Amino acid sequence: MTEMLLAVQQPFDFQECLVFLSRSKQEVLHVTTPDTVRKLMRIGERLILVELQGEQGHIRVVFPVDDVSEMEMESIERGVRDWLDLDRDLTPFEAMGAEDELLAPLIEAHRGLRMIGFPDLFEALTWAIIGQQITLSFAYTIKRRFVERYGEQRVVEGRTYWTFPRAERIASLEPEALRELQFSRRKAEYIIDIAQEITGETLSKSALQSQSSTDIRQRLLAIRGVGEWTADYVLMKCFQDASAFPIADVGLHQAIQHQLGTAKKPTIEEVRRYGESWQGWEGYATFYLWRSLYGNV
DNA sequence: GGCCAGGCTAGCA
DNA sequence: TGCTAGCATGGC
Repeated sequence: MTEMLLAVQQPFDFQECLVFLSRSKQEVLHVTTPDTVRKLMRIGERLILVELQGEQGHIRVVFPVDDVSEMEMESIERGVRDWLDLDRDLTPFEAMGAEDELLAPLIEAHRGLRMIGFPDLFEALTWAIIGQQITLSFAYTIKRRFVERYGEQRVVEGRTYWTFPRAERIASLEPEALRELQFSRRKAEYIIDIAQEITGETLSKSALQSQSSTDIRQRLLAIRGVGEWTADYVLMKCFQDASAFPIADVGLHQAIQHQLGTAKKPTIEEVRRYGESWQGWEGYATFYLWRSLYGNV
């Protein structure tokens, strides 16, 4: 069995990342145990099962059932590093947050947690749009139906692992096909449009990655179905922009209310004021505040 | 059973 | 530029 060891700069805590990855029992795109996570990754045309284990400042990557070439391992390492934001130095974030009334207790409690995302642009946009204006729980239900109908699967040791549907597969659908899965008519249209743009390469992560956050944001906002919240969410979760700030997010508002123990949720203006002291780390602050909503899992 | 969900668009002033 | 109805249905 081939494997590799990825070094990660401190502070880093694999267990904290695992807790986040375990937050929904309905998740279909990875499978966690108390000390591992498994994910089916598309590398070229292959579907490779990848398992991650924590190991003192490292992540051990093992391949339970596959032989993996050097080139494939490089892609997998890139994918894992992007997924778990491993190339980030969190020291400045911790220094910034040490005196912050909202962040200090969260940084203390979850030291080493990384901003876990979705390296695939189609997945990030689709998940964000599914999640608009519905409960997370319902969003997971819809995502599961979508993945189980249009994704690809491999069964290993009696367990089914799934990949997110490819844009190519979705581009040719009619909205009615997604309506069956309880997407709203509008969301069905948005997602099919996005699939067509990605397939036609008028929208591509690699092309956008070289641009500034401002330009990426503008490009995302030009997509039907993508407003400010979605653009900032995708900047955070797909483009690893630690300063992206989905300021109107209800989960963020709930978390702030909860941390402060106030009777009401903060206004947008109040959230904006908190954000002013997080300069450059608004995305991480938001992510840690989201984390506070999941209890100790 | 009513209100709220990890919002956005189109239409209007 | 700013405001609002409508979307669409589950969860609590």
